[in-house]
Amino acid sequence: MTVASKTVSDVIHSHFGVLTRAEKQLAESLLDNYPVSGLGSITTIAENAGVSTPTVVRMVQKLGFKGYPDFQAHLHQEVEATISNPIAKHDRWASNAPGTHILNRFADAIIDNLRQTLTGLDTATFDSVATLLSDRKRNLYFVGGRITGALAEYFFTHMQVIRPNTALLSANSSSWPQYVLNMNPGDLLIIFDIRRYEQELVSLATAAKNSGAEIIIFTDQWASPATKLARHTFRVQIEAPSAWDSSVVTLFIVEALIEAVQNSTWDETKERMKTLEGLFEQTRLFRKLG
Amino acid sequence: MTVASKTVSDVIHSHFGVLTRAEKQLAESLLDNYPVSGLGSITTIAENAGVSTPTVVRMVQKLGFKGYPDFQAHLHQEVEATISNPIAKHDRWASNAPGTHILNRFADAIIDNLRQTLTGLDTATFDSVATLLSDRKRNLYFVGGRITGALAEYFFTHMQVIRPNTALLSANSSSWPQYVLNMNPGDLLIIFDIRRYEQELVSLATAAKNSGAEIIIFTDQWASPATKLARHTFRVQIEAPSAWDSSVVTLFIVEALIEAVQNSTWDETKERMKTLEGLFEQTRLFRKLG
DNA sequence: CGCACACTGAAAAAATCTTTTCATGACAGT
DNA sequence: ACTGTCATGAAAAGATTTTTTCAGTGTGCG
Repeated sequence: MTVASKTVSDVIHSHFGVLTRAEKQLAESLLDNYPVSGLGSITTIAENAGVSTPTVVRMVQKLGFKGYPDFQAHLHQEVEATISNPIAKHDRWASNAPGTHILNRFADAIIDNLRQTLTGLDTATFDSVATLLSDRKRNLYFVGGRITGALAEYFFTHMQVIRPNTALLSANSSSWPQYVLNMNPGDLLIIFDIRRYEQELVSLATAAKNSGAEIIIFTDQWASPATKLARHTFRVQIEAPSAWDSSVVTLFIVEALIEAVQNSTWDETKERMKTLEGLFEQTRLFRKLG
Repeated sequence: MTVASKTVSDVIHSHFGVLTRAEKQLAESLLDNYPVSGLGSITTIAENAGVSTPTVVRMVQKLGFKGYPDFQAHLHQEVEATISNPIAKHDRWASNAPGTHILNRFADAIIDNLRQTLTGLDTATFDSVATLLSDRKRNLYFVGGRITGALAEYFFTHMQVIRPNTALLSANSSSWPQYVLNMNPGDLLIIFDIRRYEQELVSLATAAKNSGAEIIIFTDQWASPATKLARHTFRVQIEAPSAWDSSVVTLFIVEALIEAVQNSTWDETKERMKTLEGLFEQTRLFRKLG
């Protein structure tokens, strides 16, 4: 196909000589603010150029396109190419791996997840959550499902070092009521609920909310039903070339939050970490002596 | 106009919670490769998303647009804005964030870690480990440190579904000897040991090796001392703009391994997952009856 | 001046796109 | 099990866009 390799702009330029007066006028209009000016309907661009619609049809056919829709399809492709993903998706990852190795496919998927998640993530939300988590007066409760429990634990372990008043709810829901019993207004319940949303988590969230607790949810693009109860929601892209979902991006956000919280109260945290160091030392000593 | 100031993407995200299944599907399709995917006719985008055209109309109206043409006009404006502003192209991460937001700095760091880790990772090692983990005759033992315990748990939880003979060693080292006692030659001990290498893990690894177990280690670029005892080592880049190390890439490798193992024995795994589904169902039933 | 030819846009026709209507099916609550 | 509600897409109706037709206009040339 002669048209395929060249840009529409090239085609217009190369045909400029054979264009009639009205067509030239149209071409000028198209080239001005190219390629966006060609995005609308034939009626629109005809009006913008001050020519009739038949003129548009005649010109695009003269340029070698089948008709206006064909012309526009080419333009769309160009727009896509112009806007397309700036993160070099096919950057040589593991250089000694064949392109289809699972590691590479996974890497592509994760990058894509990361990009999409970040695009859809409001930094204001992130900052608000970080501020809430930094408030030491609020008790923090972490809970996850069967798979996401490990993420809840990871988050909890770090926050426990950084600040007081943190708790990890076990995966077993039978112990949850006791925690809810102790929740005060302003406390935070951080829920991880992905894919197979667990009905019990909705119940937990409802109960917590009734106690005045605020709810923060990490969920997937399809959104857990508990989302309705949440003050803040992180919608994470979890697609992976696998039968399982990917938690990589969720972990990414968790780590970023950890840093944000820690950073906002660094002096205090530093003290706590020193103390913790000392405690570890003592434990080790105990063992040696014992 | 309320819609005018926000991007279409924002509007979609903010309404995501109230969208129905088909609408979410459509929203996903639109957001994927946004905003180019919304350039075509309503028929085209409905087809691409696998929904009907009425669904498209209903959704855009739900989002606050007057109709599809109105929706598309907004999209065109955005495309125009994006194209005419080349700087916007370069930070399509969290597009509403200043370049120095922690999320962006973290994203950069993670991408870098991923790239470096994959460059230094031999796919042959990966494949060998996947093969070892797929061998159901070998018992699998997972163990992690204080922070990495969650990763060990995550790995364990998945492998437990995929295959029999898996065990998670608690963070508390006092129970370890019993596990070692039961290790047979050929069994696998998967160790997560990052940064503050825990001396006890070396002891564990030594004991396990004496029992004939093979050792697989996830560690950082400085390498845990237990590495010497390992048959296979994953050296992961863990740098982050934070006081803490990042486990994101480690999790990435874990997930890729999960998929590789699962994939190598899919038929068997599928059966197991079905059975598990049934068991969950029963548990739920028990609860309702009880 | 008259004729031939090409250019152009109004208007009609054809094609396509957009919206509305409506029947169906799924599902939650009683 | 029954009922009402909601989501969904097929199909019809409506609106718009695209293409074609065709008549009017202008220009060049004998």
